[in-house]
Parts: sequence; C-alpha cells; structure tokens
Amino acid sequence: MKKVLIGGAWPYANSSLHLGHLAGLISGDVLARYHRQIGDDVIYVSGTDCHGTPITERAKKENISPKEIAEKYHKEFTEVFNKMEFSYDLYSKTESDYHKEKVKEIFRKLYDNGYIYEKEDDDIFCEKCNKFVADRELKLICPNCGNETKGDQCDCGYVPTKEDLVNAVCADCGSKVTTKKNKNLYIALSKLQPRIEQYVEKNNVNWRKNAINETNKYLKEGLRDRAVTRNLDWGIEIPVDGFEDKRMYVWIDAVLGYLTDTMQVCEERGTDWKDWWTEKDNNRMYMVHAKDNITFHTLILPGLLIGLEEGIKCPDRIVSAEYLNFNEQKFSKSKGIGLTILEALDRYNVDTLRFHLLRNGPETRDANFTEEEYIMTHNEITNKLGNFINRTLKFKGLTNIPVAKIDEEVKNEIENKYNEIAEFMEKIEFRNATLKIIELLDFANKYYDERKPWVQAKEDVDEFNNTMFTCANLIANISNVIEPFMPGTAKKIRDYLKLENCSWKPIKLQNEIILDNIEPLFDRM
RNA sequence: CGCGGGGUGGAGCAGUUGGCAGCUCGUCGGGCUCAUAACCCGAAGGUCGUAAGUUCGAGUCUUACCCCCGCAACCA
Repeated sequence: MKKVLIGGAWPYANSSLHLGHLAGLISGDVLARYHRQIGDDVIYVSGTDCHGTPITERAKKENISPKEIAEKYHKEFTEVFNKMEFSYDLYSKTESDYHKEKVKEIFRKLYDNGYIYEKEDDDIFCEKCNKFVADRELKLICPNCGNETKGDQCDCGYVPTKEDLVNAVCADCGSKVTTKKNKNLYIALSKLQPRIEQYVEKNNVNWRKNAINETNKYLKEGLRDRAVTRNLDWGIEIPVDGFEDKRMYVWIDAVLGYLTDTMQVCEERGTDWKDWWTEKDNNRMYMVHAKDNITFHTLILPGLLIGLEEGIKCPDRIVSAEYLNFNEQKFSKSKGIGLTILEALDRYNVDTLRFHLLRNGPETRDANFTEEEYIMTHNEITNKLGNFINRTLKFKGLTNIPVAKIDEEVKNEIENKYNEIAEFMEKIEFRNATLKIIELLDFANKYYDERKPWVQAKEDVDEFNNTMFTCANLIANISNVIEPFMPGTAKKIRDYLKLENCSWKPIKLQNEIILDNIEPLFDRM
C-alpha cells in the first residue's frame, strides 16, 4: 500500500471554470479514484486561489471587496467540483486561517534560512494615488506598434522595458508616474538552482514531456530570484518586520496549498503528513495542472520546499495537460467562446463528458472540443455500455439471474483488461485507458451476439443461464474498471447488481441477482 | 535563426527499438430481434505535408522546404 498524494491545480477566483480547466483537472480525479481502488492511502487535495492583483482590480471595478469576489467563486467552484464528482479529500481555499498561518510559518523559515532576502528597488509610484503600481496597472503607448497598452505586455507581443514604464501613466488616475525606493523580499532561486536541478534530473522520468521541456528551458537560462512581496492589501501578511504594508506574491501561497491541505487532512485523520511529504519508496506525489502552471510546480514549489531544509519531498510526478480549444478557438469569456462547466452540465451527461475529455482531451497536445464530437462519444457509450447492460438486465421476461457457470474465455479477457488498463494508469495515459475500456465493451457485445441468448432461452435454459450470468459478471467488472472515469455510472451499476463496493480486481458474483428498478443508464442525444 | 507542439483513409486519433498501415465514429452491403433504429458480420476508402538522402526495407532515421497551432493579451 502506497501513500499517494494528488494535488489538483488551485483555480483562481476571478472567473468561472470552463471546459478547458476541467480537461486539465479531470486527470487528478481519475488518479485519486484509481489509487483508492488498488488500496492505496490517497490524499487528493485542491482549493480556491483567492489572492492577488487581478481579484483586487476586479473588486474595485465592481465596487465590492476582494473577499466577496473570492467567496463567490469559491462557492461556484465547490459546486462545479461536486457536480463533476471530483473526489477531493479536501477542497479548501487560500483564504482559510489554517492555510494562512502555515504559509506564514513556512515563509518565515525561508527567511530565517536566508533563502528569502531583502532588496531595495526603484519601483513605479503614483504620487496622486499615493501608491506603488503594478506593471499591469500602467497605461502607455507601445513603442513597437503605437497602440495603447497595459504595462505588463502589449497585444503585439512587445514587453515594455523599465524605461518605457517610467514614462507611463497610472491606469487609475491617468497621471504620470515616478519611481520611488521600495523594499521587497526576494526568493533566492539562483542560489537554490543546483539543488532544484538535482531534483529535476532525478524525478523527471515520470513527468509529461511538456513539463520536462519547459522546466529545462528555464534551468538552462538560469533561474532568477523573484520578488515574493507585493504592494497590495489583499493577500497573506508578510511575517517579517517592516513589511506590514505588503502582501505575499500569490503563487508562493497558492502552491503551498498542497502542503497545508495535506497537513489539515492528516490532523483530522490522526495521521502524519510527513508520510506523504518525505522521500520514501512507498509514497508518490502527483501534481495535476495545465501547461501554463508547469514551472510553478517544477521550480517554485521545489525551491520553497528545498529551502526549508527539512527534508521535505518535492512532487515526483508532473501531470501537465496541454490546452483545450473550443470549436478551434481559445476559450474566451469576452468573446463568448466556450462553455463554462455549469453550462455544459446543463446540457451534457457528467460521466460521458468526463469520459470524452479523457479520451479526446489535451493529454499530449492541444485538443479541440466540439459539441458534435462530444455527442458522438455520448452515443457511443450509450450504445455500447448502456445498451449492453440494458439488453442483459432487461432481457424480455427475465426477473432474476441465478448463479451459473462463467465462460473461461470471458474470465480471461476480464483479467487482461484489468492489467492492460492498470498499465496505462501507471503511465498516466488515460486516453489509452479509455480505448481499452471501449475494447472491453466491444468484446462484451460480441460475446452476447455469439451466444445468442434469445435462442438459448427457448432451447437450452442451462446455457442461457450461463450466458446471462457471464454477462452479469462482465457488467460487474466493467463497473470496476470504469469507476475512475465514470463514477456515477459505476455506482448505478453496483446498485443494480447489489454490490457494496468497488475494487481493482476481478470479481465474481456470489448471489442470484433479482432484477428490479433497472433503468437505462443513458439517454441518446 | 526566441521556445515548443503538430500535419496518417470523410471526422477524431494510435503507430513503442525502421519489417505487410491500425482503432473509434461516419458511409455502403448483409445478419439478428435480447436491447435505447441499439448489437454482430463484411466492404469501400490512405502514394502517412513536399523533396531529396541513409537502408535489403522509412509513417518511423537524416537534411532542406511548405503549411497549421500554441507559449506573451479577460483565459489554463
């Protein structure tokens, strides 16, 4: 039995979750369910990322507090994950007192260890607003294309230099900005680089290719120290004297959520969080997110953990998805491209949506979502899975399936599929795993047709019973192997067959099955 | 030469170390009647982006070139 930690990326409380987010995050739930099934001690965590500049900006615009924005989305995200049947052991938020306290402790230790240090910068200051302004709060004319742009990046691709920014105006009040001496704290990534490199080299055999490439790119360029304080009033306080007016850089606090969540879960369960966060043979840590999150999980988080110098383990498996497009276009709220998850759930079936995103999702390259393709998947599952169950359990005139003899060939095929799918789960190749499930469904339908139970029912009752019992066992085992992908459907099947729980091993039905309350699992679209 | 991903039958994708080009959907023909017009069998359909090279043999390796798409913008 392994201790398995699965960290799902923390969604940012600034806009609704859409199918693209889901396509990246769904892998986490598949892993969590699978590892629980094989008997591992799983902790699956995530939470809402509540802090940072974009939320404060938005709050100002809508004339409410950042906290209200964060709360609104935290509530929405919680609902989304519930409806999607994500099996988090804890879904928290960075705004929780527990998280904030733990993060402050960690921050302070890094400071005491000398990996967070003070430095004075000339930062952009607006006299009229009497505050330091972030790059993105500045307006300027792009020297490259001549259009007006924000200070962090122009639409044309140009990144303003410090000099450009000094000549910019404050986006709030429109007045010319100046510079002013400002004290900031930095994390010494340059100093940590050798140890981060060591970690990357040792672990990246189990990373997605995009994670390896992206990480090595930054390592090759050489890591630069990063400011970890911000001139904000929304965020975690800085536990160092002289920084009372500043707050923590949002990525530092968000990425530590995996650790603080684990601590919290372990406190509640009375177990030791270090069993998951110490380098050992019998534990494993997956980080699940999309490609834009890679370096925060492969460089920043390891930097923080290594800097603590307490022997804390860094993520050993990086499950970084590519992007999902919607009708060949990027998801875009302002352009109205894409569906939020709540919208999708109004029209689609949860389980076939999960299955579709795993089979046609951005596992190794950007993928595209169209409703047409989703419907194809939905109907395929309806036909192959739903109908197989229906034609067995709703066989004309059948009221019960007695215990009989299982076909040996079927038994072997079931065992094979458990093994084949497990192999793909180990390799984090869910697309291939879904293909194996389809293969099993095809096998089941073919078996049914070859046995011709509708003929056997009239000519050979014993053989008929063997066939139906074999099919019922197929269904039972199918419910096991689809549990990580389509948990709701798996549960319904267990109810039909009066099965208590699911595991990852071939099962044989022990009792006669009384067929009652059987309904089709899916409706055709 | 910024970095990266990709171009395989109508659609979506597999093709590990080079050895007869596969899967699902769709289409066409047939079968079955247990089942949600579902299921089963069969067929058609590809000069694997282009050109050259290495090799007994290239979708797979090398080189050049042509397209598409990400990474920087509310967005993952």
